[in-house]
Amino acid sequence: MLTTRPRGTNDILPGEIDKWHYLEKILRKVAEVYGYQEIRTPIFEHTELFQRGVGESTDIVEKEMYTFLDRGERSLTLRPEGTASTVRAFLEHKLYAGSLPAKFYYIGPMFRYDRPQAGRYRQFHQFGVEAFGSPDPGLDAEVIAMAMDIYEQLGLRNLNVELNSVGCPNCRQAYREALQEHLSDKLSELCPTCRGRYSKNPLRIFDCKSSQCRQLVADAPTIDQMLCEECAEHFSLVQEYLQELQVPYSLNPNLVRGLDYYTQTAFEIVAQGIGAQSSIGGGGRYDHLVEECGGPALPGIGYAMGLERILLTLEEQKVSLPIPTKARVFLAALGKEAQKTGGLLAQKLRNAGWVVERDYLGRSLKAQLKAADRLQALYTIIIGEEERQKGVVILRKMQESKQEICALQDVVPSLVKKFNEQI
RNA sequence: GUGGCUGUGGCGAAGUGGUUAACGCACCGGAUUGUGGCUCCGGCACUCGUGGGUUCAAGUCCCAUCAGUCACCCCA
Repeated sequence: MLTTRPRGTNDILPGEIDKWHYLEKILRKVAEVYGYQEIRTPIFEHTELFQRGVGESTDIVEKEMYTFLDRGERSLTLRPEGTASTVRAFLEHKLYAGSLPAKFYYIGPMFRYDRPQAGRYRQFHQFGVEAFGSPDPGLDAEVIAMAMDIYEQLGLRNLNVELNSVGCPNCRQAYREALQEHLSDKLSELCPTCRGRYSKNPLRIFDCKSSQCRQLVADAPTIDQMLCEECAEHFSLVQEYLQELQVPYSLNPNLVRGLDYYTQTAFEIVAQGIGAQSSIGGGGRYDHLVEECGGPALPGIGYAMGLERILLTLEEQKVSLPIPTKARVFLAALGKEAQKTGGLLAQKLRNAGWVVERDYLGRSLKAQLKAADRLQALYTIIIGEEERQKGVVILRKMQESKQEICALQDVVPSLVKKFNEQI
């Protein structure tokens, strides 16, 4: 073999594509009924969009981007997430001139240069939604409810919504300072990474796995105690609405989303049993991103879910997706002349909706029936030289191992009727 | 970027330095002269990831490298 697929990428083979189609169908359906419209943006963008949009100090920008120069020396980057591109398109086409809030959804591949592991790939797929133009906490709650609605419709259970508010720039700054003050005399006890985080982004210390660091922040003030009046009010309303919508959630004041643009509501949906990468979706509010990208001061909120992780969770929970088996007919013809007759029959049946397979290798009848069996054909039409001369075919019902002789002109109408009945 | 484990036919998997590298599944063919799913028989490997080394002798030992996998970091 010349080479293999690039590290961290996957081929989705015919055997699993039905699951993807089903998943995508549900996603689109739910998105539409919640009033979101699909948007398709390029797979790559100018690098600065992500640098500025996602944030210079994030892991994504610091070490995970697929960035390259094109032949015109432009720096381009394979999109690592969908929000920045959606905001860019929203502004570029001045869609804010239309009715607000403007609501979009997207499905497609994203790219991050990470070390692959269970549930994490360098090319992965996300479904996401973005709503621009409303600061209403009711929208926050609805967006979370919508995500849960999707998981529920897919048949997933035992998911946990983790909820937090990361505040606005004002209260976050106050919180940072409070946190730094809390840790100021224990700086030397922190692990080396957290010593770095202390000045750059002290909130990240909550994510540290070291028991030492955990202890040090255990009695630290949490963000929910430090929210400004406005943010606290917003956060409590979000929770009220969630309760109204009967969406269970748990507060996690340590939930710090890794993207810089989040404000106020941040949430993550976590599944168990799919490995260390257990977050199957997450999102939040980003009230300053649109403005920071050079647009009007419009608030925004959105989330993204990882399709590979959803599929993993479906597998883990042994959910069987309602994927209908295809109605197949196998056309077994023997000899050149019979093949011609069979070819015409096949076309007619296909036009009627049957999935028709036939033999292209000149195989024996036995081998053709074996093929029909393997394809799980409902019927096999057998045409040999004898049948052809008499103007008949053999119509064999595979599951029952029963067959009948059928006039050539009757076989299509008869199978069309059977096809319509089984649907 | 760091660490653990793994790398033998399409897939799974024996092989613990010494003649032609087990086996199972899958696949193809035959027993059945024109009829599938069961059974029986047969067929199916140029490099044992790659490159180097040790040895009379290496799939088996050593080194390197690549890949897979899981975990850290972070996230979907």
